[in-house]
Amino acid sequence: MEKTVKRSKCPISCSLDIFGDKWSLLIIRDLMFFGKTTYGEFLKSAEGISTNILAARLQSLEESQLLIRTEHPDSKAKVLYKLTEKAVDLLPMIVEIHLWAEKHLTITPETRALIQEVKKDKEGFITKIMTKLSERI
Amino acid sequence: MEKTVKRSKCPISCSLDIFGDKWSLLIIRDLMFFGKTTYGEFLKSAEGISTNILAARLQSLEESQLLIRTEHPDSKAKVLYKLTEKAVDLLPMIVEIHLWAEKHLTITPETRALIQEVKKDKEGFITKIMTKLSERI
DNA sequence: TATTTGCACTTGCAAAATGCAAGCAAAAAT
DNA sequence: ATTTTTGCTTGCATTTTGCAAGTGCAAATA
Repeated sequence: MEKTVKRSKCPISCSLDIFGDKWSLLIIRDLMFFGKTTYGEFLKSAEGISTNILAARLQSLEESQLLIRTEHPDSKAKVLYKLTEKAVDLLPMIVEIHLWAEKHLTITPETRALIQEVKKDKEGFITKIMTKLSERI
Repeated sequence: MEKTVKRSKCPISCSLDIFGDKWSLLIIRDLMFFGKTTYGEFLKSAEGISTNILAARLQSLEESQLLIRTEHPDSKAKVLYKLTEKAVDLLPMIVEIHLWAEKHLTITPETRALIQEVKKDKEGFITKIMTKLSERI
């Protein structure tokens, strides 16, 4: 859990120290696009993260201030995770990953159609999503 | 070395299966921005990758067709690694990582100045670098 | 009120990935 | 002919990950 060790001062390296693993961006994706907000919902995602890894990643993302744990309005037993502005600002990067994947990987037709929409008005899409997310912070 | 196992059909997940680790993007960075092309040059980078990990990553990136091993013009003992178009197409994402890092992380003044330049004309910068890299493929 | 269920984790242990130091073969330099 | 450079590989300790089971608190149910 030594997320604090910076390997260099390079901005890419520092960024990877924060979210450069197989799971962190998927949790952010779940919050950003799929409206997931709880531990149990993250667990159900298709990739199948294990419980201890999810707990560790949530803690690390919280320490990096990419998300915050808040009280859930429905129940004290639940925890509501929210993206911070710092996390929402990752959207442009995530959009570029989509565009790259659409060009170079095998993508399902539905996903491809969606990404085509993004391509038509990238800035508009980013603004729309970021506005929506900002309202929830 | 099981890079072939896809966790889901999600484009982000598939992308992370390819370059979602602490080292792959740093090797691509070295090729993209620092003109490094050989094993020995990658080894010298500030982050200090170990020899076996570097060898494994180079192989995995080659398998993912993000780079190709070619003969070095200077010597048969050397291997010249080149970015593919698939890797060059990661530049917009890498630029967005820089912009995010400039906003949210502690960046050295020199790096910050450079990123400011990118911000003035993001498309122009990307086109410039991509053209330069494409000439070398 | 007692009991069961749901939720967010924690724990123990095996397996895999990483990191470090040393070694190694082919090519190049001396 | 010998040494150095280059791009790795190997062995082993450490760290991280993955899986299964368990825990404690809150909420729902009987």
